[in-house]
Amino acid sequence: MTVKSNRISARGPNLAAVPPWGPADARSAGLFSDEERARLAVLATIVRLQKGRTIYREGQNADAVFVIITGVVKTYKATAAGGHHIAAFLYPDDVFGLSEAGKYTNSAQALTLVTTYRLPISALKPLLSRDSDIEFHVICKLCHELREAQRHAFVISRRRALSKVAMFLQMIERHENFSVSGTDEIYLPMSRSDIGEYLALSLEAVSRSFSKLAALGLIAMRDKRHVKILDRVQFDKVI
Amino acid sequence: MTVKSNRISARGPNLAAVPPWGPADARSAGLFSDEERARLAVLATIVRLQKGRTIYREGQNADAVFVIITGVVKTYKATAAGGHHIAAFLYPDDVFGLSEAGKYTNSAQALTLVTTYRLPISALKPLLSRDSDIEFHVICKLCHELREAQRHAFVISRRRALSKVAMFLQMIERHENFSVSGTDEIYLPMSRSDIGEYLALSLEAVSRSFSKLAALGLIAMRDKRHVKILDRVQFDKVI
DNA sequence: CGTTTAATTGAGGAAAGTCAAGTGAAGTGG
DNA sequence: CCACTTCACTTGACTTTCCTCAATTAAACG
Repeated sequence: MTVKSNRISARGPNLAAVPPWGPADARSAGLFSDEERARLAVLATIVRLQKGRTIYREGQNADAVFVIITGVVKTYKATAAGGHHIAAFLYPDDVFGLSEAGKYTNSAQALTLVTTYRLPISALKPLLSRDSDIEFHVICKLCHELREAQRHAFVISRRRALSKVAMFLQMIERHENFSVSGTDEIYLPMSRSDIGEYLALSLEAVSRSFSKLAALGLIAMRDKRHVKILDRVQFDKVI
Repeated sequence: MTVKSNRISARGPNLAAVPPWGPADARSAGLFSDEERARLAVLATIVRLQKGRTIYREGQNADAVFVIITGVVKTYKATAAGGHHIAAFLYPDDVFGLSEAGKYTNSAQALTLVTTYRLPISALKPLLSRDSDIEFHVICKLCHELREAQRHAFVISRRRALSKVAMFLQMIERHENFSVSGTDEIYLPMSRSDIGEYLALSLEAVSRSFSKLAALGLIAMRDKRHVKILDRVQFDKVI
């Protein structure tokens, strides 16, 4: 499997984020201490999910949040026209299971084989109200996800499909560089259709954009799911 | 002034949000108790900002967060092409001043005359690490803003301009119903151009959409900034 | 190895963007 | 108080871009 974490995952849930007020090194880091992870681990059960498996559906009672250990998850909403809009792709050390008034606001599905910690809300709430340090780190993570959601909206708002796809590759690259190391190749665990639903483009437009980026010599595609940015300078100009 | 809050604002900062795990009444509520507001008030200074005033710029050192007492604020990012993308419109009891690695991620500007609490990060961090209740409510607010940002992306992803504008009116209406009461008229404190930059539409497309909604008899425009939804059933079908 | 699903590529049409002209309201100064 | 300026908005004509539909190719799976 291409997406993996090199951590020892038995220690307990962790959250990766660029701290909002932290040092200016702008690098994503694990927020929780070993001690904090251990306290969270007591509440958590480890859940393994097959690729393609739906984890929960929009509107369902939200009784737990999830923290990814390995794999990639997408969260999405159904549209009135029968389509889908993908809200986010979640990677190891990301949290998902956002709710409003006790109901999940999105549906969630595993894009790869996924391992997660499952944290019941009923157990999490009392822990949070006792443990100020954990709470603070949750705040940092939420700030991170908020920025990420704003970035998503920013990317969608671009007019040209080529810009959207290029910015998308940058986002994924940044996300993967924090967890996977060693290679400059970007792995795409999602389909062209998923990318389209994330970027508000038809899957054909996504495909054409990849082809065009390749034709321009800006990227190389080993296969449909492995992309490498060849000319960083020119690539950044597309955006 | 059309946008105002009926609260006594001397009590201290407050945050409005639909609680993620709260009761299923799905109504926005003030999160802080009077006691909590008082504790925050000690750190805060009240700042008054003229309409059009830039509060901070993207990339500037983030030394404070702001909580709105009265008025409306927009946060935005400059685009490579020299335009702007508006990330959010913020109303009373909303927080803004989101940062990454110590730098503001957006610029912020007052759309009306604005009164805010200014909370220095340096004072806020120690308070948060001591006060678990306030911290929990901050988490609730961040969840709320995260959902709002995801909703924004969802709206932008619509293909037809008419849908985008209709959904935008719904969002503003929901936001205003929580603070202003009594009237079913929607007040728009932002320009057509602002709406365009929020929805990823040209201002002409926004204008045309308003005209079309009016021509279809779905809305009535007392003037450019006061809209009323006439036929709710048909209006919802546009979306 | 054949079947099914995902991805690419092409042609035509719909939608919004851009450019440009015109309208209207608000504020300014004589 | 009224002409004048200015800015925001509207409306129209034309262009660009992407969506839709369709055919083809490539890859994954049993």
